[in-house]
Amino acid sequence: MRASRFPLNTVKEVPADAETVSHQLMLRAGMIRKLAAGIYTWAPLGLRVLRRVEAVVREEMNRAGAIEMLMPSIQPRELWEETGRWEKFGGQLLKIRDRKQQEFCYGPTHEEVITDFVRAEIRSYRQLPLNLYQIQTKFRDEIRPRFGVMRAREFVMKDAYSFHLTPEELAHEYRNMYDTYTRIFTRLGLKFRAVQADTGAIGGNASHEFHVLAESGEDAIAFSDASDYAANVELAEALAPATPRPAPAAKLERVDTPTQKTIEAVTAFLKVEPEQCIKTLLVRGRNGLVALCLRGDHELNESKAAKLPELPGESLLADETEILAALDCKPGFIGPVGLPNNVPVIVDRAAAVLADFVCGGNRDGSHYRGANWERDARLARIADLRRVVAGDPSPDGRGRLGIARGIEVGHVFQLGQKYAEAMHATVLDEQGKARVLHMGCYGIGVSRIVAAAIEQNHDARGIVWPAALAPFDIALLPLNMQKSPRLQQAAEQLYNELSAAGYAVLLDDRPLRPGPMFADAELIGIPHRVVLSERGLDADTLEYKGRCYADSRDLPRAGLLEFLARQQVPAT
RNA sequence: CGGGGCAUAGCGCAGUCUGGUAGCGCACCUGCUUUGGGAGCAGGGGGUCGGGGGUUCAAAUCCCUCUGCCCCGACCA
Repeated sequence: MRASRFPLNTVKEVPADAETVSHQLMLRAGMIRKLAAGIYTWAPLGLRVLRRVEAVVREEMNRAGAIEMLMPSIQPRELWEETGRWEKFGGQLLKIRDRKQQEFCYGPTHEEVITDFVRAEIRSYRQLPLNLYQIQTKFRDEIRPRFGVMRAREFVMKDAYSFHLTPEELAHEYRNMYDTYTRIFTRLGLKFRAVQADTGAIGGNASHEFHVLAESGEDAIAFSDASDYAANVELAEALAPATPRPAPAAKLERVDTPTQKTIEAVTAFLKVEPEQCIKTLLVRGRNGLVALCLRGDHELNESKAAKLPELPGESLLADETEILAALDCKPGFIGPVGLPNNVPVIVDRAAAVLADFVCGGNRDGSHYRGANWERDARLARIADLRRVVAGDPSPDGRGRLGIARGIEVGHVFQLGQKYAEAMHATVLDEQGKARVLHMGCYGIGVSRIVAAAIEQNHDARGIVWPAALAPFDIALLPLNMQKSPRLQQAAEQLYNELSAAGYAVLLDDRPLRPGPMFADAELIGIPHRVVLSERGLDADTLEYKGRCYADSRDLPRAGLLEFLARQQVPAT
C-alpha cells in the first residue's frame, strides 16, 4: 500500500473524551472514528487490524472443526418470546419496529436464531455433533458505553454454538473449544488467562472466561500463586477460616454512636479494627427482608448472594423506606443482635468465627460491643457471601490468591438444554426417540481484542502491534524521495520485492520530512521499519529497525529478505 | 435511573459573566525556502456558534425548551 493513496489521518492531540490508552491511540492513529455513543466507524487502517484478528479466529475455528455461517442481525420478537428473553434480556436489547409495526430486535447474541435453525435442519443424531459459528456485528444497548471499542454498543463478535446428543459429547467439544481459544489468544500474541466464570442467570454446568491481563480491565480475577487455579472474583470461593470461633470473653454492652453510620466511622469512634466488626446488609428476599452479615473489612459478593435460595435470583439492597418499615432503625445501625425473628440472618463464613464483635444496635445512634454469636445473636445459617481479597487461601487448597485486572475477550459456556428445551430442538436417536439437544456456546469479542491488544502493547510513541495483528508488516520509508529519481526507483523495486514475498508493506511515498514519517510509522505500530536514503544507496545499505527495539542497524541492500525471514516477520 | 459538566471550522480550545455582527493552535490548500525525528515564511479556504422558540434596534452571549455527548454514582449500613 502506498501511503499517498491510503487515508492515514493521524493526529498529535489526544482527543478530549478518550480515557484509556487504547482508545486514545486508536483515535490518534485514525483506526476508528466515533459516530454516536458506543458506535464507531472502522477506518481502513483499523479494519486491517480487525480483519487480522478475524483471520486468526476463523482459521483456528475451522481447524477445530467448526463450520462458518452467517445469521441475520435483525431478529423477530416471536423467537425471543419462546425463550422468555424478550422481557428478561432487559434494556440491553435494542428493540425496533418495521413499517407494519412488527417488532424485532437487533441481535445482541444468537442462541434463539441458531436454535431455530438447528431444530429445522437437524433431525438425526447422525448429524451430530455440530459446531456452527459466525463472525458478525452485535448490538447491546449498554447503559454506559466507554473506552472506545472496548465497551461499545455495536461490536464485532465471533459466536459459535455446538449441538450434542449427550452431556459427555458437549463436555468433549467444550474442551476442544477451550483449547482452540488458548491457541487463538496465543497466536494473537496476548498475555491472557483462562478463568473459571460464573454461569450466572444463564445456568449450565461449566464456564470459563478468557481475560487479557491489563490494568485498565473492568473485571477482577483471582488466581493462586501456587497452582493453576484462576477464577473471576465473582465466582472465587472464600474458604471458611481454619481457626474455630473463640469462646465469648466480653460482656454484651450497648454504646452510643450518635452519628457513626459506616464501618469506617464506627471503628474510628470506638477504636476497634474493622476485622472485629460485623456489618449487616438488608436485601430483598423472596419473602420480606433478609439480613446478610459480613466482617467489617469484607465486601458482599453480589453474585454469590444472588444464588442464595432465600433470595429471588438477584441481590438487591433494601432501601431506607423498606428498612424503616421492618425495623426500628435506619441503615447504619443494623445488627444481628435483637433482629426480629421474621428477618432471616445469613452469616458469612469469616463473620461466623468472630467473637466479642461490634455490630449495629438496631436502634438509631447505637451499636453493641462484646457481641457474640449464639449467646447474643442467632447463627442458624452460614454461607460464603464475601468477595475474596488478595492473600486469601486459594480454594483448591494450594497457595494464596492474588487479584489481577482483566479484559474479557472470550467466554465458553456449557449451556445444556436450556434453549433446546424452551424451543423444542430435538433429534431422533438410534431408537427413533426424540431427544432434546445439549448445547454449548463460545464467544470471542473480536473488536474488543483490538483494543485489548493495544492496552497490553504500547509505548510513549504509540502502538506496538504483536506481529499477527499489525495492519502492515513493514513500513518502507524512503527519505526525501521526491528529490531523487534513483531513490524513487530503489523504493519501488524494494516495495515490489517485499510485496511479492507476501509482506504487507506500507510505502511512505508522501512528500514529508523524515520526522513525521517516523512518527506515523511508530504511532500506528508497524513492527518493522526499513529506511532508504541517498546515503544508504551510496553505501549499498538500508536501515532496519524493529518497532520494539531502541536501535536501528544497517543491512546490505540485497540481504533484506533473508534478514526478515530470520526475524520471523509474518508473510501472508 | 440519579447527579454534574459540555456543545463555537475536521480536531483541541478562547470568546458567554458585562449583547454590538466570531477568533487562536493543529489539520487542510497555494507558493518559496528547508530536508535523518512531528520545519520556516507568505498567502488562502472553511462556521446557519447543537435544534426550536422568546426578549431586544441588535443574541454565540440573556430567558424557555428539546436533543446529543462526556464524567461520576446506583445505595456495602
